Amino acid sequence: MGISEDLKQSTFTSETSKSVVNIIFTGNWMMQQMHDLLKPFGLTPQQYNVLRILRGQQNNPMTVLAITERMMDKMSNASRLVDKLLDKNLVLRRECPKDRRAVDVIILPAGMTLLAEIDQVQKQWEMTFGEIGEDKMDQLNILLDEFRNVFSNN
Amino acid sequence: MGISEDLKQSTFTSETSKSVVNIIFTGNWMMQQMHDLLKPFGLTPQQYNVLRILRGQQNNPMTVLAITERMMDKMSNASRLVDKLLDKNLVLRRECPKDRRAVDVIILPAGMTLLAEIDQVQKQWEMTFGEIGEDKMDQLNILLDEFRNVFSNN
DNA sequence: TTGCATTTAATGTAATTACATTTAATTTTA
DNA sequence: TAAAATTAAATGTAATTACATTAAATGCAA
Repeated sequence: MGISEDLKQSTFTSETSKSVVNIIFTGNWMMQQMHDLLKPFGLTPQQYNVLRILRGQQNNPMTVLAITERMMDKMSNASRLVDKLLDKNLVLRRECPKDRRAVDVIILPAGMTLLAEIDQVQKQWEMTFGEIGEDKMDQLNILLDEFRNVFSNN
Repeated sequence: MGISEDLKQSTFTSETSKSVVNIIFTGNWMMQQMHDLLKPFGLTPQQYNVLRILRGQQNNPMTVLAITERMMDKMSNASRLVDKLLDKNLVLRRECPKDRRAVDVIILPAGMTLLAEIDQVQKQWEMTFGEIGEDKMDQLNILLDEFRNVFSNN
């Protein structure tokens, strides 16, 4: 099963257009997988992404802007995502002492615990891709980077 | 510039997780490119996708279900996307004579004309990726298909 | 220092998506 | 055939996203 079968489209106007469609389709497919995986934990993929970013900072506070820079989906409003995480008592938000315009966000122990739970399932899920092998992962990463760079390199 | 720089993330827990993030991020990036490209024409990427699917059927009517099967993003409600296209007078909708539960949708000449206009810009945009070369496009398509198939082949 | 431009987040709102439910038509089964 | 199950699409609604605007703080220039 390749992209042609998945979208019941026998031909594409070009190999490029097939790749463009494949990238978007596979991105959505991946997002849907994450969505299903996270559903039992009550987090959306975007909320999860923010929590993981915060964990990655080793308990150092991060401003909303710094979070946005690291988000996979820059469009989802980080400010409102943090609101949701606050509602769930997974993070803390406070005025940044160095710059009172900014807001520091820190992951709480409850957030760390939830992530640790999710890690188990997430790891299992990721392992399924393991059979593809690191070489191909590398190749794929290089190719995807190349696609994005077509627009930044000239 | 690779995914590490784009997301300011120096290390990933595994090559797999880097690929997963890269696929999602590049899919979103691609979607954003489409979004920007289509904006002057007043179409969302999802609406555009539906219009192109209808054009691909050579003026044969398609049911909403058949459209959904071919959409890159299965989640956006095809029924409501068709509503939007109707509002813009780009498509026609009528009861399917063979099955009165179903609804036939057909692209109108105005829809074809709009697509023809967009084709020009879209082609230009796609050509930018041309420098990557067909071999790499093929490789990428194979790799992306392999990722999705990990879950369907066993 | 004052005034103006910029930066950081938050917010208002319209549009879209997610999810469940409804309606109507068709197919299956008893 | 009648009732039940299934299928196709539409719709109600809550949540989320897109887009523009606002509010507050900071930086900079006169």
